[in-house]
Amino acid sequence: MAETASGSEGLLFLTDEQLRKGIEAMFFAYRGFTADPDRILAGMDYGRAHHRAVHFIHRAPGLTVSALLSVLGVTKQSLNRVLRTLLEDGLVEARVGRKDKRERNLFLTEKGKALERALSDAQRARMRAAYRAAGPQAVQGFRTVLEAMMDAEMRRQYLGLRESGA
Amino acid sequence: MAETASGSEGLLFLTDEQLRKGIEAMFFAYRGFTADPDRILAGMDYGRAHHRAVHFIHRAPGLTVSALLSVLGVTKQSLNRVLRTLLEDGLVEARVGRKDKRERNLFLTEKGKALERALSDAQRARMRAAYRAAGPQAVQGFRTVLEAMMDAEMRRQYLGLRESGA
DNA sequence: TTGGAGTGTCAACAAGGCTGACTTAGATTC
DNA sequence: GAATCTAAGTCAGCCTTGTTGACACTCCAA
Repeated sequence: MAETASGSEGLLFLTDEQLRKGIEAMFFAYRGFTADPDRILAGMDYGRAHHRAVHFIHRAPGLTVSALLSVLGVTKQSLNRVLRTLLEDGLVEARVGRKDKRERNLFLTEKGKALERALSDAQRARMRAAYRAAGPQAVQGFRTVLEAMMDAEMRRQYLGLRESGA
Repeated sequence: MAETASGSEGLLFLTDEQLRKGIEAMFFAYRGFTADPDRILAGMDYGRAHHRAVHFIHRAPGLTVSALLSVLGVTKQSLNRVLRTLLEDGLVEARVGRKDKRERNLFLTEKGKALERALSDAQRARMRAAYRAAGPQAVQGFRTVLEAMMDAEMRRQYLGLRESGA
C-alpha cells in the first residue's frame, strides 16, 4: 500500500509503511542492544538498572545522586535500592561533597570499573560491528535521527554533562 | 584518548568516545520513542506490554499465539496475562484456527484498532518529525545501523512475517 | 534560628518479566 | 484405536524495577 510517490524528496519516504518499519527497527534493535549486558548481568545479582547507574557514574565521575537521578529519569527510592547494593558490594564509592556536605559524589571503585568495562566492552563490540557493517555515512545518519527522536531535555543531558564536581 | 586517525575511512570514526555516544544515543532516544505511547497507556489499565501485543496483532492479523510469543520474545504465561485482559476488554478477538483447531488466530476488534491507531499515531508523529529533521540520507543510515544491530533471529522476524494464516 | 534542599530510608504496591506444574483439546503416529 | 505430541490456557510463586507517601537527618543560606 501507499506507493504514491509524492514527487519531491523529503516527503517521498514518509509513508506509514516506512514509519512502521522504523518503529519496529527500534524495537528489535533495542533488544539486541541490551541483550549482551543482560546476559552478563543475569546470574550476578544485578540487572539493567545497575548497568545504567554504573555507566553514568563511569561517564561522569563525581556526579551527585540527584544529578544521576535526573539523567536516569527514575525516582530517588528506585535508584537508592540499586545504589545501595552497588555500595555494599564495593563497586561504587560515595564521597561526601567538599563544598556541600549534604551531597554525595559518586565514583566507581576498581571493582566497579571492571564491571563497567565488561559491560561496555560487550555493548561496544556490538555497536562497532553494526557501525562497520553499515559504514561511516550510515553512522552519521543513525546519530542524527536518534538525536532528533529525543525529548529536548534528554538531548541536553546527552550533549552536556561533562565534568560535575569531584 | 584514541585521537589516532587510522588513515582510511571505515576505522577512523570508531573511537571509544564515538561508540559511547552511540550507546547513549540509543538509551535516550528509546526513552523518547516510548514516551508518547506510555503517556497514553498510563491511566488506562494497560502498559507497554499491551502496546506491543496490539502492535503486532495489527501488523499481522490472524497470527497465532505461539507466533506472537516468538516475535515478542516472552513466555506464554507472561503474554497470557496481557492477552487475557485484551480479550476481556474486547480489544482482541481469538478465532479458532481453521486448519488446526488447537490454534487461535488473533485479530483486533474495532475497539482494538482504535487503540492501535491512537498509539501508533503518537509514535509515528515522533518518528516522522525525527525523519523530517534528519533528512532522507540520515533515515537510510538510521535503518541500516539498526538492522545491523539486531540479532540474526530478530532480523528474520523484522523482515519476514507478512501474512500468517487467518 | 528557621526554612528549604539534598539525601536516605521504611512501607506498600503494580507491572511485567520468569519458572514449574498441570489441564484440555485436537493432531499425529504407530 | 491408543498412545503420544502439540497449542493453548491456567495456577502459584518469585524477581526486578518502577511507583507513592511519609518521615528523619544534615547542612546551607537567608
